[in-house]
Amino acid sequence: MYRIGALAKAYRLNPDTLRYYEKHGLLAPTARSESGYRLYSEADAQKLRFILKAKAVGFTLAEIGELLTIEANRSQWACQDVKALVEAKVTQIDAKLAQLGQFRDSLQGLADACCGGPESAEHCSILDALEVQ
Amino acid sequence: MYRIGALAKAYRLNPDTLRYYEKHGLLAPTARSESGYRLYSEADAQKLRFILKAKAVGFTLAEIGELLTIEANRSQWACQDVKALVEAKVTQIDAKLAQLGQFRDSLQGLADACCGGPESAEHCSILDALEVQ
DNA sequence: TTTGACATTGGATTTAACTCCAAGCTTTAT
DNA sequence: ATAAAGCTTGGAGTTAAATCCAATGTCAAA
Repeated sequence: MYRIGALAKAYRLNPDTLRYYEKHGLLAPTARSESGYRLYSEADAQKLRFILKAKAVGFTLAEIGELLTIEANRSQWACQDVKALVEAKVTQIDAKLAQLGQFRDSLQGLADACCGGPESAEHCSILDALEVQ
Repeated sequence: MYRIGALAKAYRLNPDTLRYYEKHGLLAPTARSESGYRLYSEADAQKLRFILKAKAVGFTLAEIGELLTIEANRSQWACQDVKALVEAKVTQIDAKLAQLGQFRDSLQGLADACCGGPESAEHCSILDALEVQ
């Protein structure tokens, strides 16, 4: 079991962030010590890794909480409900991937077209590059 | 030329959002009417489209402002500087694409493995799905 | 010509996601 | 055994990105 400081340090977080996640129903420690210290298990750490990955990918804490609710009482849900919700998220991510990929390609196109030399960037319009799609 | 309300409506924004962007150096209207009304040109609209696309893709307004600064005085920059900055952004986006793709595949893997039937979702662990990579 | 929609400004409020602080326990290291 | 480091709670403060409000000005239409 990790105390709050150890878990926070392991994932480069402020201990207050973990307390914040607890307060908002995302991650409660498995146990408390005699004296009231929060004690996090390996499963809690796994949950935290999930939260951090989802956050890195652009989900809000509210959305992450929704996914975690399913996780929390898996046995209460029917398989079809979980499947539907997860597939909806996948669709959401696909849309985001498409947008991001397009943005990437446009910028790459600009970089490719750009001579890269010491002369003025007169013709390197980021705006135009992104309008072309 | 569009007045603030028209431009806002066209892109489903609150007029205050456009004023906010102006205040923060992202998008100033090309002109003002006699009476002081903001007047936006087609070029301003293009710039706005850029801002919205970049935002949708996860850039902060500060980052977008950085890219727009280049745009604003292209002729002051050397082509190599623009190219370097744009390529750095592309690298950033590539990292994000990789993360997002991984997250997507994990969730998809879970959905695929899930029977999708009316029985309990006991074995459909989102956490486990994401740990596998 | 006056009503209603739209605009201006400055400043206050909101929301998400932290981050900090104070006062007071607990644990660890010297 | 005592000081330093770490923990507790409740509550305040911060930052980004809006959004709202009030008082006032403009303008097209009935």
